[in-house]
Amino acid sequence: MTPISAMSMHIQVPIPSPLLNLTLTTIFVPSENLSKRRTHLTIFAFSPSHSSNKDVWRRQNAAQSLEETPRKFRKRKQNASFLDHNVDMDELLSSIGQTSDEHELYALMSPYKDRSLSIRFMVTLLSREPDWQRSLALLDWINEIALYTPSVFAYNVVLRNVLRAKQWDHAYGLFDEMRRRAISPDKYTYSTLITNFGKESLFDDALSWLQKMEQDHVPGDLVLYSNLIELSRKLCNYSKAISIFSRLKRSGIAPDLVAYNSMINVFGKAKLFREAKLLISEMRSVGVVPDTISYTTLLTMYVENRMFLEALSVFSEMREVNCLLDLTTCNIMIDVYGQLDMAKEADRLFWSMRKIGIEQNVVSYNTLLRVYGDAELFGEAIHLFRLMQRKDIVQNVVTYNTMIMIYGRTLEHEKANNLIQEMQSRGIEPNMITYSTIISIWGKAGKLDRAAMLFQKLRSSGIAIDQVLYQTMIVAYERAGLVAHAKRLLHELKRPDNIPKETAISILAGAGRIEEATWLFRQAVDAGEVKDIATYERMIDLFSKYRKYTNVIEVFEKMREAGFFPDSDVIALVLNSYGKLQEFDKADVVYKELQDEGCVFLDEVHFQMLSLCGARRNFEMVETLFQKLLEDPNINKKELYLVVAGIYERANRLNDASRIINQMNDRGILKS
DNA sequence: CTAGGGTTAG
Repeated sequence: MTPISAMSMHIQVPIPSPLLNLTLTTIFVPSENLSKRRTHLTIFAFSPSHSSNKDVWRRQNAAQSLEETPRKFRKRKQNASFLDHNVDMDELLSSIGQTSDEHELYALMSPYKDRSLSIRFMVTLLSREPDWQRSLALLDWINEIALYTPSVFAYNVVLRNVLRAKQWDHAYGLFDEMRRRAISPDKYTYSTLITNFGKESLFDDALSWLQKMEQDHVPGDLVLYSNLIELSRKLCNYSKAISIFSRLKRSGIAPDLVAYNSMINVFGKAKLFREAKLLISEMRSVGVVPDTISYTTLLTMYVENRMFLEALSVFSEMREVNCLLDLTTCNIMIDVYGQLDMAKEADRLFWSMRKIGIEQNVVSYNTLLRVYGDAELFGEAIHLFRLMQRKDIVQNVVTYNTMIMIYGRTLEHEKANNLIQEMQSRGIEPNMITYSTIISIWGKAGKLDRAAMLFQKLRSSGIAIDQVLYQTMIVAYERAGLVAHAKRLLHELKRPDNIPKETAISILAGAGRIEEATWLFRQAVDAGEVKDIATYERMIDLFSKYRKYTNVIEVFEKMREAGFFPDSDVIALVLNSYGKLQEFDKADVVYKELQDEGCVFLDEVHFQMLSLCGARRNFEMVETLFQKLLEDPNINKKELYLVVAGIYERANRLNDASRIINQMNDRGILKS
């Protein structure tokens, strides 16, 4: 099969020059996006609801900010479809917007009971109600008085509201109700369910909805596939996401902008940087114009992997192609400049945002705070922190954690403590990151008793302790020379209380406690408690490090049984293990099988497979694979030649080795 | 008319 990115091989990737000298007048590119957005806006402003979500406010704010709104508003109001038996929907909506409970709503609606409102009116009314409780009440009301059953659409809208409000039980209830009333859930229903549960990391629920969808024979379309890709992405199963994307393309579905953007993210997370970048070219070649999100996703990929110069290149490419630079782009770039020790540039970008019409948000402030901290501009950081409070910028737990960290660096642990008090008094709850930061600070300040006390308090409080926090405490003990305490903590992981088993496995594996980790891992697998692909990856890593190749394969098989796809690192270790166990055929099967499923791997995986063929002296296979890889535009050709030459050299077939090298030279590979 | 994508802290 052809790797995805192979399809765009004929496209020249522009090589942007690093952009180091940036002035803000050049950043702003007037965009068409703004006018494009206007057409998508709902023109009616909702009255604020008590469970107002993002969309409601966005719509409301947008409606207020548009000059043409009043005209359109009037125009729509005159539209007959919004009037039904002399009932003015806007009036009705605004009056039910004031209601605070179900009874009030019913009372308000009762005069309409005899007007036999049309299904269209009801559904429109429902679709414009963003509050989950009111939309549920409206649905009940329709059920009660209407002569017809509410449509799937009506249910979908209510379901969406209920899910946005994280009312999972109500969601299940609505679904059952649909079944009882013989309303078939459609692709919107399932998409809504799958993504909303997936968003909250309720993967078991999300997957069970997927199963139900399949049982219902709801055919998959682009959005559904995108949802599955997103689900795999959230489960950190990037290989699987890539495999779904390949399947999607092979089945003739053309990915759209959103699907491509998802995949740029996936390739980035799988560290397939070349493939991610190539998607941008591929998009252009199929007429899907990459947007701000495409580019910021790419930016994020480079930032996450500390490839800051590449990020700068992407930023400069964005400007070359007149891509809109928005709030998120600026926030990412403030971070990039900071990471490149260009605090001055970060500062300049931050303070010029308003001039180009972008209002800084809490993320902008938090990022600049960290940049100041990294640059040891502590005075500036404190000043900015207080400025946020004066300017009424909402501060969040990240703001406080960043400041606490800064006080940690200036060794002012009392001030750090005060900040924890301050945040709690302002209703911002400390989280795992706050605790591990302060434990680490106390550890360094020699206040180990205090750190241990907090840790103990957290453990007995019943909150699930995460891996970093646990490790922070272990490190704090070790730093203080209290090795016995550190060991005791590790030992206690064998019987985790408030620590999830997977966290415990991960810590034990990281500490090289192979027996304990193995024991706990087997227990967790048998109990069906291993949900995280990282746990499998951790164990494979551990076993590989200790040359326990049979165990590597054992974990790999369990991982496959559980439906996980291995990433490049795992597959390389697995191929290596098969090689050590002289199970070459099995290696070959796994390698081929995964590629047939559409997985894309790093070059190293292919090179490893070549080496395996060489190790068993199957030179025919070496040549076949070599030729196949030569045709793959994604493989680094120079490295490929060198790897193959090396294989022949090690096998003492010097003629072949020099044949390969000559071929490489003849084709001018070295020069490039 | 209802479903999918990007940014901050240990």
